[in-house]
Amino acid sequence: MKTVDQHMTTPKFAQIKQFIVDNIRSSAWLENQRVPSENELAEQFSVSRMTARRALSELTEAGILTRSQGLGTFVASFKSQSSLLEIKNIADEVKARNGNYSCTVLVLESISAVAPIAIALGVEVDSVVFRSVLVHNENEQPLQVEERFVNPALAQSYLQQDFTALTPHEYLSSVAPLTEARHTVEAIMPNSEMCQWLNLYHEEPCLQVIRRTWSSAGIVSFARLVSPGSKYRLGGHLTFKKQH
Amino acid sequence: MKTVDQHMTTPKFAQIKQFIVDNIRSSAWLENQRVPSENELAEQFSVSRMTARRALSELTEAGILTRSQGLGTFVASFKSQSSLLEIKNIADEVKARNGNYSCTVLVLESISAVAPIAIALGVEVDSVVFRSVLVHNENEQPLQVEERFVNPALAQSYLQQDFTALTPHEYLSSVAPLTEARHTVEAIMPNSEMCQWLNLYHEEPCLQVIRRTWSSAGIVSFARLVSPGSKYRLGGHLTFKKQH
DNA sequence: CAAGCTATCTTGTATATACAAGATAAATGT
DNA sequence: ACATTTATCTTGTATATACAAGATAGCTTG
Repeated sequence: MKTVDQHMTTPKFAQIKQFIVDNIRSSAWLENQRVPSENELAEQFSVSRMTARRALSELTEAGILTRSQGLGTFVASFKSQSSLLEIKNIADEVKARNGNYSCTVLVLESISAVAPIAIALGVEVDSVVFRSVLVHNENEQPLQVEERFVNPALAQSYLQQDFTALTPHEYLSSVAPLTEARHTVEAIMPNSEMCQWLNLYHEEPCLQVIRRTWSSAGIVSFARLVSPGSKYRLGGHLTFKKQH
Repeated sequence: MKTVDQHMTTPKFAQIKQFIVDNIRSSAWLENQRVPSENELAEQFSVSRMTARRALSELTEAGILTRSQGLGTFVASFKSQSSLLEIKNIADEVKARNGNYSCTVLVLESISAVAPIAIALGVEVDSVVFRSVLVHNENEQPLQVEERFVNPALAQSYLQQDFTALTPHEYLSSVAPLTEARHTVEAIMPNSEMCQWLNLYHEEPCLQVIRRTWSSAGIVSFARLVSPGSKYRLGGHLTFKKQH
């Protein structure tokens, strides 16, 4: 027979969090409904107000409750829960499913920036910028093309790197710590060059992620990640997770 | 002349958070580097350990620091910072850019579930499920088609709703509080029916978001959101935001 | 020399206390 | 009857204190 050793109890604040989450999950407490105050919880659970407060604060931080001074604490409306998608590192993603990851460097050059690229990088038109085109492969099949334009002022030795060993993102993170990133996701039709790179025989729609990254010194780089719609998707997962 | 009333000072814990974030942003403290301990911060800022602790704890929760008992607190590695995309409510999104939002109900019926739909909803094959097809319009132009399959056990009166007033997502949230949601994003080529719905004259790639939502009682619904690649994109924004 | 112990640092949990500040309802005064 | 004040409840900030528990360096002992 297995008995739980109650020496290692779950912390009190975690028990209170669990109690609250259970009540919300079971619909005993509905959206926008008021939950017990700090003092009420403290009395119910025989803990100090600060401990009850911790449970409420952490659930508020997690977006499950909302609080307002003088009024009380309420079950957050689901609408306010934003649905998030994660953009993972593609090398890690391939390795996570036991695929064989490899990377081919197609282009590594310095070019003269035409207007849209210069604007996206925040440099002057016709100034020199670095450009790389890599193909990320899973089991020797192209999975994603990464075309990247880099601000040379912030990564002088970009062209000397071996990107089969260290991804551009990892290299850039090390030389110019990132402070901000913006993404947009679109569905596009690849042009013929992209079809070649992705080894596509017939045209098919592709997912395109545009990623711009900032460091404290300015815009570092501007990447275009293109994957065939039949091979790649972005996944997201949102859950009222069990409070540990 | 306008003078800042220093009666309303920013809280001490927020100042400490700002101090830490500034050091990370300016690269004074690098990835995985150790940051001052609770006691050191408490002394530097002349606050109690609990106040310093609050700053460290909240930054840890935000993913900017990592802590381990007995060792110390460290600057989180950027790699662990996941890049997130937000899937917003399309009605809100249209209204946010001052567009005229409207919704057309194309289909509202009960059907017999074929295998893939039955599996996705967790019901038996050939059992009755509800299906709705709506078009979300911006300025009278189709922006997104929402095809949704609903588990009738968890939303009996789904077919009686007026979805031009309340979106299916809002209705379902109210009758079966959601506990979990999963999304995948793909690039697809629309079939002819979808082209009609989206009023597309020539074929173009589309973004397709598949969303499955759970409540505590089981899978509630299964939605397919399709938008033309030329009109719709998902946006994401990740930042080491200024600590309030 | 090596194993084990100890001192000391770290974070983690928990309490009691104090005062500030927002919100609301009841009591009060005109 | 209406406006103002007051009391009371709420959350927010901050401190001082206590002990638990993980990690590590250095000391002690066999």
